[in-house]
Amino acid sequence: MRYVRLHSQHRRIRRGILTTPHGKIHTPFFMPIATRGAVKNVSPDELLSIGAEIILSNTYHLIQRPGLAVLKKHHGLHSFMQWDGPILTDSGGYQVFSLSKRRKITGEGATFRSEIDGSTIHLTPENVIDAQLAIGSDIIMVLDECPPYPCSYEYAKRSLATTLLWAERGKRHFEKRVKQRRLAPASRPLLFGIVQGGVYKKLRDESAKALGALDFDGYAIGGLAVGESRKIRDRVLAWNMKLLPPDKPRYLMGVGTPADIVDAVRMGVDMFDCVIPTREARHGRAYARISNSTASMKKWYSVMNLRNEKYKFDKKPIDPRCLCAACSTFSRSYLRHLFSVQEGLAMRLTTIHNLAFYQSMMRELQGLRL
RNA sequence: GGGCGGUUACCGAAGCAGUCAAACGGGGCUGACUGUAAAUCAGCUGGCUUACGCCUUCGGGGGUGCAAAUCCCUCACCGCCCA
Repeated sequence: MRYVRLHSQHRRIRRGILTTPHGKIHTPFFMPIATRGAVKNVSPDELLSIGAEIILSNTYHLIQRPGLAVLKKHHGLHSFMQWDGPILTDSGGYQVFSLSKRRKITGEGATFRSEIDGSTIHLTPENVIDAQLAIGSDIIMVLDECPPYPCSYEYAKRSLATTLLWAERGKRHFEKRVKQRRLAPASRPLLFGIVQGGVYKKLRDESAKALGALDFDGYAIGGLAVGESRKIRDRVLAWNMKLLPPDKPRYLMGVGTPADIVDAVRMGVDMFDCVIPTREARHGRAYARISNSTASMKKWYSVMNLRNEKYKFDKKPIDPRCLCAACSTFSRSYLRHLFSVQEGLAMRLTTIHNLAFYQSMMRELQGLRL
Protein backbone atom coordinates (compact mmCIF):
# COMPACT_ATOMS: atom_id res chain seq x y z
CA MET A 1 0.00 0.00 0.00
CA ARG A 2 1.32 3.41 -0.97
CA TYR A 3 -0.98 5.14 1.46
CA VAL A 4 -1.68 3.94 4.98
CA ARG A 5 -4.21 5.70 7.11
CA LEU A 6 -3.54 6.18 10.79
CA HIS A 7 -5.97 6.60 13.60
CA SER A 8 -7.25 10.12 13.96
CA GLN A 9 -9.02 11.60 16.92
CA HIS A 10 -10.90 14.04 14.83
CA ARG A 11 -13.93 12.75 13.04
CA ARG A 12 -12.88 13.83 9.59
CA ILE A 13 -9.22 14.82 9.79
CA ARG A 14 -7.34 12.09 7.98
CA ARG A 15 -3.89 11.13 9.16
CA GLY A 16 -1.67 8.79 7.27
CA ILE A 17 1.64 7.95 5.69
CA LEU A 18 2.26 8.20 1.98
CA THR A 19 5.16 6.18 0.59
CA THR A 20 7.00 7.43 -2.48
CA PRO A 21 10.23 6.28 -4.17
CA HIS A 22 12.06 8.99 -2.25
CA GLY A 23 10.59 8.38 1.14
CA LYS A 24 7.55 8.46 3.37
CA ILE A 25 5.53 11.56 4.14
CA HIS A 26 3.07 12.18 6.93
CA THR A 27 -0.31 13.43 5.82
CA PRO A 28 -1.79 15.93 5.75
CA PHE A 29 1.16 17.77 4.24
CA PHE A 30 2.01 20.95 2.41
CA MET A 31 4.36 21.13 -0.56
CA PRO A 32 6.50 24.24 -1.06
CA ILE A 33 6.59 25.14 -4.72
CA ALA A 34 9.75 24.82 -6.80
CA THR A 35 8.26 25.51 -10.21
CA ARG A 36 11.57 25.81 -12.01
CA GLY A 37 13.56 23.39 -9.91
CA ALA A 38 14.12 25.64 -6.92
CA VAL A 39 11.98 26.94 -4.11
CA LYS A 40 12.62 30.58 -4.78
CA ASN A 41 15.32 31.99 -2.49
CA VAL A 42 15.71 28.84 -0.41
CA SER A 43 18.24 26.03 -0.65
CA PRO A 44 17.41 22.33 -0.24
CA ASP A 45 19.22 22.09 3.10
CA GLU A 46 17.20 25.05 4.35
CA LEU A 47 14.03 23.29 3.24
CA LEU A 48 15.10 20.29 5.27
CA SER A 49 15.72 22.37 8.36
CA ILE A 50 12.33 24.02 7.90
CA GLY A 51 10.88 20.52 7.94
CA ALA A 52 9.58 20.31 4.39
CA GLU A 53 9.15 16.68 3.37
CA ILE A 54 8.16 17.10 -0.26
CA ILE A 55 8.27 19.82 -2.88
CA LEU A 56 6.37 20.49 -6.08
CA SER A 57 7.88 21.28 -9.45
CA ASN A 58 6.43 21.91 -12.87
CA THR A 59 6.68 19.95 -16.09
CA TYR A 60 5.78 22.84 -18.39
CA HIS A 61 8.59 25.00 -17.01
CA LEU A 62 11.22 22.27 -16.72
CA ILE A 63 10.67 21.06 -20.30
CA GLN A 64 11.67 24.52 -21.51
CA ARG A 65 14.47 25.20 -19.07
CA PRO A 66 16.71 23.41 -18.41
CA GLY A 67 15.10 20.95 -20.84
CA LEU A 68 14.76 17.22 -20.48
CA ALA A 69 18.17 16.54 -22.04
CA VAL A 70 19.90 18.32 -19.17
CA LEU A 71 17.76 16.55 -16.59
CA LYS A 72 18.51 13.17 -18.17
CA LYS A 73 22.20 13.99 -18.04
CA HIS A 74 21.77 14.41 -14.27
CA HIS A 75 19.56 11.32 -13.99
CA GLY A 76 16.62 13.44 -12.97
CA LEU A 77 15.66 16.52 -11.03
CA HIS A 78 16.53 15.16 -7.60
CA SER A 79 20.20 14.93 -8.34
CA PHE A 80 20.17 18.07 -10.52
CA MET A 81 18.79 20.30 -7.76
CA GLN A 82 20.24 18.29 -4.89
CA TRP A 83 16.94 17.55 -3.23
CA ASP A 84 16.72 13.97 -2.08
CA GLY A 85 13.15 13.98 -0.81
CA PRO A 86 9.98 13.32 -2.74
CA ILE A 87 8.99 15.59 -5.62
CA LEU A 88 5.52 16.00 -7.09
CA THR A 89 5.32 17.48 -10.55
CA ASP A 90 2.38 19.30 -11.99
CA SER A 91 1.72 18.27 -15.55
CA GLY A 92 1.35 21.73 -17.03
CA GLY A 93 -2.41 21.57 -16.67
CA TYR A 94 -2.40 24.74 -14.61
CA GLN A 95 -0.60 26.55 -17.42
CA VAL A 96 -3.45 25.54 -19.71
CA PHE A 97 -5.44 27.82 -17.41
CA SER A 98 -2.96 30.53 -16.39
CA LEU A 99 -1.47 30.92 -19.86
CA SER A 100 -4.80 30.54 -21.61
CA LYS A 101 -4.01 33.52 -23.84
CA ARG A 102 -1.01 31.75 -25.27
CA ARG A 103 -2.44 28.28 -25.77
CA LYS A 104 -4.81 26.32 -27.90
CA ILE A 105 -6.53 23.12 -26.82
CA THR A 106 -6.91 20.44 -29.40
CA GLY A 107 -8.33 17.01 -28.75
CA GLU A 108 -4.81 15.73 -28.92
CA GLY A 109 -3.41 18.00 -26.21
CA ALA A 110 -2.54 21.62 -25.61
CA THR A 111 -0.26 23.80 -27.69
CA PHE A 112 1.52 26.82 -26.24
CA ARG A 113 3.52 29.64 -27.68
CA SER A 114 6.46 29.83 -25.32
CA GLU A 115 6.68 33.08 -23.39
CA ILE A 116 10.43 32.62 -23.33
CA ASP A 117 11.34 32.35 -26.99
CA GLY A 118 8.04 32.13 -28.85
CA SER A 119 8.60 28.53 -29.82
CA THR A 120 5.77 26.04 -29.88
CA ILE A 121 5.30 23.69 -26.95
CA HIS A 122 3.00 20.77 -27.39
CA LEU A 123 1.72 18.95 -24.32
CA THR A 124 -0.13 15.69 -24.69
CA PRO A 125 -1.41 13.27 -22.06
CA GLU A 126 1.36 10.90 -23.12
CA ASN A 127 4.33 13.24 -23.45
CA VAL A 128 3.76 14.86 -20.05
CA ILE A 129 3.95 11.37 -18.51
CA ASP A 130 7.23 10.75 -20.30
CA ALA A 131 8.53 14.15 -19.27
CA GLN A 132 7.66 13.53 -15.63
CA LEU A 133 9.33 10.12 -15.77
CA ALA A 134 12.44 11.79 -17.18
CA ILE A 135 12.28 14.39 -14.43
CA GLY A 136 12.19 11.52 -11.98
CA SER A 137 9.04 12.74 -10.28
CA ASP A 138 7.73 10.75 -7.32
CA ILE A 139 4.15 11.82 -7.86
CA ILE A 140 3.10 12.34 -11.44
CA MET A 141 0.02 14.32 -12.39
CA VAL A 142 -2.03 13.60 -15.49
CA LEU A 143 -2.61 16.41 -17.96
CA ASP A 144 -5.87 18.23 -17.31
CA GLU A 145 -7.65 21.38 -18.29
CA CYS A 146 -8.40 23.69 -15.42
CA PRO A 147 -11.41 25.69 -16.61
CA PRO A 148 -11.74 29.33 -15.57
CA TYR A 149 -14.31 30.66 -13.14
CA PRO A 150 -16.97 31.51 -13.88
CA CYS A 151 -17.63 29.20 -16.77
CA SER A 152 -20.80 27.87 -18.30
CA TYR A 153 -22.11 24.38 -17.73
CA GLU A 154 -21.58 23.64 -21.41
CA TYR A 155 -17.95 24.73 -21.31
CA ALA A 156 -17.30 22.84 -18.06
CA LYS A 157 -18.92 19.74 -19.51
CA ARG A 158 -16.89 19.83 -22.70
CA SER A 159 -13.72 20.61 -20.79
CA LEU A 160 -14.34 17.75 -18.41
CA ALA A 161 -14.85 15.32 -21.28
CA THR A 162 -11.41 16.30 -22.59
CA THR A 163 -9.84 16.07 -19.14
CA LEU A 164 -11.31 12.61 -18.55
CA LEU A 165 -10.13 11.41 -21.92
CA TRP A 166 -6.67 12.76 -21.16
CA ALA A 167 -6.72 11.03 -17.76
CA GLU A 168 -7.47 7.70 -19.39
CA ARG A 169 -4.80 8.16 -22.01
CA GLY A 170 -2.30 9.25 -19.39
CA LYS A 171 -3.04 6.28 -17.19
CA ARG A 172 -2.75 3.84 -20.07
CA HIS A 173 0.52 5.36 -21.20
CA PHE A 174 1.89 5.32 -17.67
CA GLU A 175 1.07 1.62 -17.24
CA LYS A 176 2.77 0.90 -20.53
CA ARG A 177 5.94 2.70 -19.47
CA VAL A 178 6.00 1.02 -16.07
CA LYS A 179 5.79 -2.32 -17.80
CA GLN A 180 8.45 -1.41 -20.39
CA ARG A 181 10.87 -0.21 -17.75
CA ARG A 182 10.09 -3.11 -15.43
CA LEU A 183 9.89 -0.67 -12.54
CA ALA A 184 9.89 -2.36 -9.16
CA PRO A 185 6.86 -1.45 -7.03
CA ALA A 186 8.99 0.56 -4.63
CA SER A 187 10.61 2.64 -7.36
CA ARG A 188 7.45 3.17 -9.36
CA PRO A 189 6.22 6.76 -9.13
CA LEU A 190 2.66 7.41 -8.05
CA LEU A 191 0.16 8.62 -10.63
CA PHE A 192 -2.62 10.98 -9.68
CA GLY A 193 -5.83 11.80 -11.53
CA ILE A 194 -7.39 15.25 -11.34
CA VAL A 195 -11.07 15.93 -10.71
CA GLN A 196 -12.56 18.82 -12.65
CA GLY A 197 -16.09 19.79 -13.58
CA GLY A 198 -16.24 23.44 -12.58
CA VAL A 199 -18.75 24.18 -9.86
CA TYR A 200 -21.39 21.79 -11.20
CA LYS A 201 -22.32 18.86 -8.97
CA LYS A 202 -23.28 16.55 -11.80
CA LEU A 203 -19.91 17.08 -13.50
CA ARG A 204 -17.89 16.90 -10.30
CA ASP A 205 -19.59 13.65 -9.33
CA GLU A 206 -19.15 12.20 -12.77
CA SER A 207 -15.49 13.22 -12.73
CA ALA A 208 -14.80 11.69 -9.30
CA LYS A 209 -16.52 8.44 -10.22
CA ALA A 210 -14.84 8.08 -13.58
CA LEU A 211 -11.40 8.73 -12.13
CA GLY A 212 -12.06 6.43 -9.21
CA ALA A 213 -12.80 3.64 -11.65
CA LEU A 214 -9.41 4.19 -13.28
CA ASP A 215 -7.72 3.36 -9.98
CA PHE A 216 -5.13 6.10 -9.61
CA ASP A 217 -2.67 6.20 -6.71
CA GLY A 218 -4.25 9.40 -5.53
CA TYR A 219 -6.76 12.01 -6.55
CA ALA A 220 -6.38 15.72 -6.96
CA ILE A 221 -9.19 18.20 -6.78
CA GLY A 222 -8.49 20.74 -9.47
CA GLY A 223 -10.21 23.84 -10.70
CA LEU A 224 -10.68 25.43 -7.29
CA ALA A 225 -9.25 28.64 -5.87
CA VAL A 226 -9.56 30.25 -9.26
CA GLY A 227 -11.83 33.10 -8.18
CA GLU A 228 -14.92 31.38 -6.81
CA SER A 229 -16.30 32.31 -3.39
CA ARG A 230 -15.34 30.43 -0.27
CA LYS A 231 -18.85 29.08 0.08
CA ILE A 232 -18.90 27.65 -3.43
CA ARG A 233 -15.46 26.15 -3.01
CA ASP A 234 -16.42 24.38 0.21
CA ARG A 235 -19.53 23.02 -1.44
CA VAL A 236 -17.63 21.64 -4.43
CA LEU A 237 -14.98 20.22 -2.15
CA ALA A 238 -17.60 18.46 -0.05
CA TRP A 239 -19.10 16.79 -3.13
CA ASN A 240 -15.69 15.51 -4.17
CA MET A 241 -14.73 14.30 -0.71
CA LYS A 242 -17.84 12.20 -0.64
CA LEU A 243 -17.18 10.34 -3.86
CA LEU A 244 -13.41 9.92 -3.92
CA PRO A 245 -12.01 6.56 -2.77
CA PRO A 246 -11.29 6.94 0.98
CA ASP A 247 -8.21 4.74 0.90
CA LYS A 248 -6.35 7.01 -1.53
CA PRO A 249 -4.72 10.36 -0.80
CA ARG A 250 -6.61 13.50 -1.77
CA TYR A 251 -4.80 16.54 -3.02
CA LEU A 252 -6.43 19.96 -3.19
CA MET A 253 -4.39 21.67 -5.87
CA GLY A 254 -3.14 25.20 -5.38
CA VAL A 255 -4.72 25.81 -1.97
CA GLY A 256 -4.12 27.98 -0.14
CA THR A 257 -4.18 30.39 2.75
CA PRO A 258 -3.60 28.91 6.21
CA ALA A 259 -7.32 29.22 6.93
CA ASP A 260 -8.18 27.48 3.63
CA ILE A 261 -5.85 24.60 4.45
CA VAL A 262 -7.10 24.03 7.98
CA ASP A 263 -10.67 24.00 6.69
CA ALA A 264 -9.86 21.61 3.88
CA VAL A 265 -8.00 19.26 6.23
CA ARG A 266 -11.12 19.18 8.38
CA MET A 267 -13.04 18.19 5.28
CA GLY A 268 -10.69 15.32 4.58
CA VAL A 269 -7.94 16.62 2.29
CA ASP A 270 -4.44 15.16 2.66
CA MET A 271 -2.19 17.19 0.40
CA PHE A 272 -1.70 20.84 -0.47
CA ASP A 273 0.54 23.15 -2.42
CA CYS A 274 0.42 26.88 -2.87
CA VAL A 275 2.58 29.80 -3.93
CA ILE A 276 1.21 31.96 -1.15
CA PRO A 277 3.88 31.44 1.53
CA THR A 278 6.76 31.88 -0.92
CA ARG A 279 5.36 34.55 -3.22
CA GLU A 280 3.90 36.68 -0.46
CA ALA A 281 7.18 36.42 1.43
CA ARG A 282 8.93 37.99 -1.54
CA HIS A 283 6.38 40.78 -1.42
CA GLY A 284 6.92 41.43 2.27
CA ARG A 285 3.95 39.59 3.76
CA ALA A 286 4.67 37.39 6.73
CA TYR A 287 2.43 35.10 8.76
CA ALA A 288 2.42 35.00 12.55
CA ARG A 289 0.58 32.97 15.13
CA ILE A 290 -1.91 34.65 17.40
CA SER A 291 -3.04 31.46 19.08
CA ASN A 292 -1.16 28.24 19.76
CA SER A 293 -3.96 26.18 18.29
CA THR A 294 -5.23 26.12 14.74
CA ALA A 295 -8.49 24.91 16.28
CA SER A 296 -8.88 28.23 18.05
CA MET A 297 -12.36 29.62 17.65
CA LYS A 298 -10.92 33.05 17.09
CA LYS A 299 -8.54 33.96 14.32
CA TRP A 300 -5.39 32.04 15.09
CA TYR A 301 -2.91 33.89 12.89
CA SER A 302 -2.23 37.31 11.47
CA VAL A 303 -0.50 38.57 8.39
CA MET A 304 1.85 41.53 8.45
CA ASN A 305 3.27 43.58 5.66
CA LEU A 306 6.88 43.97 6.71
CA ARG A 307 7.30 46.97 4.43
CA ASN A 308 4.84 48.96 6.53
CA GLU A 309 6.13 52.00 8.29
CA LYS A 310 4.78 50.77 11.62
CA TYR A 311 7.57 48.18 11.81
CA LYS A 312 10.34 50.72 11.40
CA PHE A 313 11.41 50.54 15.03
CA ASP A 314 9.83 47.19 15.90
CA LYS A 315 12.50 45.01 17.50
CA LYS A 316 10.29 41.93 17.84
CA PRO A 317 10.82 38.99 15.51
CA ILE A 318 8.12 38.34 12.88
CA ASP A 319 6.55 35.78 15.21
CA PRO A 320 7.81 35.51 18.80
CA ARG A 321 6.52 31.91 18.96
CA CYS A 322 8.39 30.85 15.84
CA LEU A 323 11.69 28.99 16.02
CA CYS A 324 12.77 29.53 12.42
CA ALA A 325 16.13 30.94 11.38
CA ALA A 326 14.61 34.35 10.69
CA CYS A 327 12.64 34.66 13.91
CA SER A 328 15.38 33.35 16.16
CA THR A 329 17.77 36.04 14.96
CA PHE A 330 16.27 39.05 13.19
CA SER A 331 13.82 41.83 14.01
CA ARG A 332 10.90 43.19 12.02
CA SER A 333 12.77 46.47 11.99
CA TYR A 334 15.75 44.89 10.26
CA LEU A 335 13.57 42.98 7.80
CA ARG A 336 11.70 46.14 6.92
CA HIS A 337 15.03 47.77 6.25
CA LEU A 338 16.15 44.86 4.07
CA PHE A 339 12.96 45.13 2.04
CA SER A 340 13.28 48.86 1.62
CA VAL A 341 16.84 48.60 0.32
CA GLN A 342 15.90 45.51 -1.67
CA GLU A 343 18.44 43.20 -0.18
CA GLY A 344 17.84 39.61 -1.28
CA LEU A 345 18.17 38.51 2.33
CA ALA A 346 14.76 40.07 3.01
CA MET A 347 13.00 37.65 0.70
CA ARG A 348 15.10 34.73 1.80
CA LEU A 349 14.43 35.18 5.50
CA THR A 350 10.75 35.90 5.03
CA THR A 351 10.34 32.88 2.75
CA ILE A 352 12.03 30.66 5.33
CA HIS A 353 9.72 32.04 7.97
CA ASN A 354 6.50 31.63 6.00
CA LEU A 355 7.38 28.08 5.06
CA ALA A 356 8.20 27.35 8.69
CA PHE A 357 4.83 28.80 9.63
CA TYR A 358 3.05 26.52 7.15
CA GLN A 359 5.11 23.57 8.29
CA SER A 360 4.28 24.10 11.93
CA MET A 361 0.62 24.37 11.01
CA MET A 362 0.83 21.04 9.16
CA ARG A 363 2.66 19.34 12.01
CA GLU A 364 -0.09 20.40 14.31
CA LEU A 365 -2.73 19.06 11.95
CA GLN A 366 -0.80 15.81 11.71
CA GLY A 367 -1.22 15.54 15.45
CA LEU A 368 2.49 15.86 16.09
CA ARG A 369 4.10 18.11 18.64
CA LEU A 370 5.37 21.39 17.24
C1' G B 1 34.10 93.78 -11.41
C1' G B 2 31.81 92.04 -16.45
C1' G B 3 29.00 88.33 -19.66
C1' C B 4 25.88 84.47 -20.10
C1' G B 5 22.90 80.31 -17.97
C1' G B 6 20.01 78.58 -13.99
C1' U B 7 16.56 78.47 -9.28
C1' U B 8 9.54 74.07 -10.33
C1' A B 9 6.49 69.57 -5.27
C1' C B 10 10.87 64.90 -0.70
C1' C B 11 14.91 64.42 -4.87
C1' G B 12 15.85 64.74 -10.23
C1' A B 13 13.38 66.93 -14.21
C1' A B 14 9.43 68.80 -18.05
C1' G B 15 6.39 72.96 -18.68
C1' C B 16 7.88 79.02 -20.97
C1' A B 17 0.83 83.39 -20.87
C1' G B 18 -5.29 80.60 -20.20
C1' U B 19 -6.88 73.45 -21.28
C1' C B 20 -1.44 73.79 -14.47
C1' A B 21 -2.00 71.46 -8.25
C1' A B 22 1.73 71.36 -12.59
C1' A B 23 4.09 65.72 -17.46
C1' C B 24 7.79 61.98 -16.47
C1' G B 25 11.65 59.28 -13.23
C1' G B 26 13.25 58.17 -8.47
C1' G B 27 12.00 57.99 -3.44
C1' G B 28 7.92 57.50 0.09
C1' C B 29 3.08 55.39 1.65
C1' U B 30 -0.83 51.68 0.99
C1' G B 31 -2.94 47.47 -1.17
C1' A B 32 -3.27 42.81 -4.10
C1' C B 33 -1.21 37.94 -4.61
C1' U B 34 -4.30 30.48 -3.91
C1' G B 35 -1.45 23.32 -9.10
C1' U B 36 4.22 30.83 -9.95
C1' A B 37 4.91 34.60 -17.46
C1' A B 38 4.65 37.09 -10.25
C1' A B 39 11.90 40.02 -6.55
C1' U B 40 5.39 41.16 -9.86
C1' C B 41 1.11 44.25 -10.29
C1' A B 42 -2.24 48.33 -8.75
C1' G B 43 -3.49 52.95 -6.18
C1' C B 44 -1.94 57.35 -3.57
C1' U B 45 2.07 60.99 -2.96
C1' G B 46 0.62 70.35 -1.69
C1' G B 47 -3.66 71.21 2.14
C1' C B 48 -8.93 70.31 3.60
C1' U B 49 -12.82 66.80 1.77
C1' U B 50 -16.05 60.22 1.14
C1' A B 51 -16.92 62.91 -3.25
C1' C B 52 -18.28 67.35 -6.01
C1' G B 53 -15.26 71.06 -4.86
C1' C B 54 -12.58 74.78 -2.28
C1' C B 55 -7.82 76.81 -0.67
C1' U B 56 -2.32 77.78 -0.89
C1' U B 57 2.00 76.77 -4.42
C1' C B 58 6.65 76.94 -9.22
C1' G B 59 13.82 81.18 -5.08
C1' G B 60 12.16 86.51 -2.36
C1' G B 61 9.83 91.21 -3.43
C1' G B 62 7.48 94.44 -6.96
C1' G B 63 5.07 95.13 -11.80
C1' U B 64 2.22 94.31 -16.73
C1' G B 65 -2.14 91.95 -18.11
C1' C B 66 -9.09 89.85 -18.03
C1' A B 67 -5.50 85.85 -16.95
C1' A B 68 1.53 84.55 -14.87
C1' A B 69 5.35 78.58 -13.15
C1' U B 70 5.43 81.01 -18.01
C1' C B 71 6.43 88.37 -19.69
C1' C B 72 9.11 92.89 -17.25
C1' C B 73 12.02 95.12 -12.96
C1' U B 74 14.75 94.10 -8.70
C1' C B 75 17.16 91.29 -4.80
C1' A B 76 19.31 86.56 -3.18
C1' C B 77 21.75 82.15 -4.22
C1' C B 78 24.13 78.45 -7.71
C1' G B 79 26.99 77.23 -12.32
C1' C B 80 30.15 78.35 -16.52
C1' C B 81 33.14 81.97 -19.12
C1' C B 82 35.99 86.76 -19.26
C1' A B 83 38.96 90.21 -16.15
